[in-house]
Amino acid sequence: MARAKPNKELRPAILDEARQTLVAEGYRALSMRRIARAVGCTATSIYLHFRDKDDLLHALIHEGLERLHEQLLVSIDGIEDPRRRCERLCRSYLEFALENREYYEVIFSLHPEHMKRYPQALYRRARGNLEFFAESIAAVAGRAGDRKDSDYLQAHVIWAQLHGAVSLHLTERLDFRLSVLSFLDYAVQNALSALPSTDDQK
Amino acid sequence: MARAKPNKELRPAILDEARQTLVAEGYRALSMRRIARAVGCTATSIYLHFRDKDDLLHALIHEGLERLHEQLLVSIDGIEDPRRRCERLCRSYLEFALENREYYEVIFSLHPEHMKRYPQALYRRARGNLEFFAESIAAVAGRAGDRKDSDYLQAHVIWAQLHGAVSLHLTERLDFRLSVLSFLDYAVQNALSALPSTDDQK
Amino acid sequence: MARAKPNKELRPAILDEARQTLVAEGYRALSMRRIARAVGCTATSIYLHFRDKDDLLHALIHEGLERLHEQLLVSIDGIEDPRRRCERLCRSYLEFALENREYYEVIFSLHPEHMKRYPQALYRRARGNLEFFAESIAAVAGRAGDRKDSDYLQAHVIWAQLHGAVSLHLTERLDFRLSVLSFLDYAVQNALSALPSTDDQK
Amino acid sequence: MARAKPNKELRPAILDEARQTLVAEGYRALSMRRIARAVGCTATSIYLHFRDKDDLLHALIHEGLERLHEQLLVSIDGIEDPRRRCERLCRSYLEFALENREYYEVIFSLHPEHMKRYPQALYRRARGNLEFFAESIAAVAGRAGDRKDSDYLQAHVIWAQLHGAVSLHLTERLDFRLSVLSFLDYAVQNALSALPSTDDQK
DNA sequence: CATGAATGAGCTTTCATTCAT
DNA sequence: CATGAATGAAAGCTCATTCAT
Repeated sequence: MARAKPNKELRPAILDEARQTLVAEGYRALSMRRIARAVGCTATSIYLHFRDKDDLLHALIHEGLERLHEQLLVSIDGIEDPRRRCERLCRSYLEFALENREYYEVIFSLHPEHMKRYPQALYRRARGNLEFFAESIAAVAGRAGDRKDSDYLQAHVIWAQLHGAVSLHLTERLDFRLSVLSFLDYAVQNALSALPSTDDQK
Repeated sequence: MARAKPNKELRPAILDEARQTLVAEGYRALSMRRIARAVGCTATSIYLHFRDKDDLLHALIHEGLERLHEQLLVSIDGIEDPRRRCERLCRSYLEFALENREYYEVIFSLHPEHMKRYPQALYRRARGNLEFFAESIAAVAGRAGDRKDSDYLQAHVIWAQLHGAVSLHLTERLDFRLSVLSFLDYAVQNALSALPSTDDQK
Repeated sequence: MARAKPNKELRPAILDEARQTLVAEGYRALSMRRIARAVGCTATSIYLHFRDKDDLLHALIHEGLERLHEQLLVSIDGIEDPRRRCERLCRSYLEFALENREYYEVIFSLHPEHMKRYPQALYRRARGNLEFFAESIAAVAGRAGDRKDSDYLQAHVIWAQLHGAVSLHLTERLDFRLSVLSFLDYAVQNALSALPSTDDQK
Repeated sequence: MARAKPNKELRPAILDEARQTLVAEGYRALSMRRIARAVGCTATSIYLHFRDKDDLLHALIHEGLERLHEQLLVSIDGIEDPRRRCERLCRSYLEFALENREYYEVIFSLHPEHMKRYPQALYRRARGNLEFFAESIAAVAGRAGDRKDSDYLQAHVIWAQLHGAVSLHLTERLDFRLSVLSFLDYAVQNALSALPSTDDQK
């Protein structure tokens, strides 16, 4: 008894719904049935668009990473000074997290257990975001175009600082008396202190 | 037919078991039935000691914070130099996280949804851990015993750096080619760069 | 929301229902939910009495084997002549299959896939039925109490003849124009022809 | 958007695939989707060639009976001695069963429930296999070409012995310490003892 | 303080099947 | 002749929770 109303927009609708539920109520509340109910199809239909639940989650992550990538890209467009580029990258990263909570949480809070089958290609793509940082860091050190491993390492540390700040905020572990903005600002500042001092390049 | 096994200490036994399961097999494996089986009582009995599963989780989190607290306390015992105290605090924090992976995740990353009913009193207690940092920071600034808000803020930023590094690692988001130890080391180093320079106090 | 009406007779009720469904509609129609519906409990309740579906099936088989065992035992009670004992065993076996179709099909038609975890102890018990045959065969050969491997082999062959006849009948593969009784009679006769000729013992 | 892959021979391809799946992985693995995937069409397409799954199964059974028929036919080709013909038939039958385990089960053990709609005509065809036996039996009795009902009955009994032996083996109900080959050999021997003694015809 | 029996809702996934195209 | 999208039913099983005893 299949009424075929070819709902071409089902896939994005599923992703939207999943993202919202994930943010609002966490992974445990995310079930295929629930998504189906919310978008108005049967659970079975979801399996026409995604191999399984993990596949759906991977699609979510992919989407999120793409958006983040784009936003970071735009943020440094036309900025020449490498130090300022770094700062812009940091602030843009925070903005993305705050304004796209849904995406951010999906990307970073999913348990590794569910990432086992995450396609290698996407992992590589994800690392692209860190290259932005690494390259800018190399530039700060006066080695534009000559990115070293240590730059990549530094990029990770900066990232960790940003991610830590953001996720403590998003999971509501911060002392409520704290000014969130000051906190994030300070975090960026400290992240940037990881940059090589500009004197090095002289 | 209630054979009263005089198990006066059931509550701590439940928590012990729950913690072990959590550390060893993660959140997904933590079910009331399973805890009951492992501890040698029925699932029903658990409800005599905990209102519901969230309540148990809250107790676990509380316990975890206490343990972390203790570990941090011990780590700085007898260390006079405030800078070294800070470093010890950082390293001790990382150790705790790495040795209690899944436990750490529950404590610091559990979705806010599950924390709705978490008692205010415990939140306050949790902040105690940050006071350690804040006080050491004040000491670094030559204001031992005179902790300011900005010290507290700085403590949060340091915490964010540590938490960010740890959770990127635990959720396996790091580039696999990276040396985890170098990364964590660098993160600590950068966290500490948030400390006021010792020159300030002159 | 558990109304505890302690239905002490649930376990046998489940087994009864399962047996009936199995015979009437085959394994594919046998589901936990269906059994539950029929006996008036929830599917979950079944799991209080049986570890899982296979466990339930094993219980069915066990029950069936016990009954068959008993019936065979009774059938030869007081019969001295070994040849007549054999015949009685054969006929009793057929009777059991025809009169307890439910049990018989359960015992022998379940796919090996589901038998993987069947407890060794029960297998041993099952072989007991064949010992009846083997011992009688030994007796026919004038070696009462001195059962040899070849007797055991012969017992298996006799069993195969009986089982083949019965199952072709039960699965309705026989030509409908055939007289079932003659067929079974003939099968018994042929089974017994596997017995050592009485002359041997002279 | 129907790209008409001129797959005129889809029906046999489906049957081939179904048979292979059946032999290799058993009934449980036999789903419409799976067949479709393997054969390179959609599940829907199967329904153009078969009313439903049972219909497909019936076709498989038919096919199986035909193959068995052919194999039996070949096995006695050129054999004159009626006794030897019988033996060859028996052994050929066993070979077929052992080499097509799961296939054999579907043909001869599928629950009657699934056979409700099995066309009468095919049943008649199936009986053809038994005629082989019956005719050889008549020949043994020196009545070649004059097949009697009793021969047909005897054929059934022989069949029952073979089927019983095979299915006890296939469903793994035999004592594992038993030599399967000896057992089957003995079963054939006993099946053949159902033949009229050659002396009778004098 | 503790239990045993039971519940209902929920889970992911698979299946045979149907419809408009 | 074939498809892609969709369906509803069902599967086995686990979970947190409750109630009478």
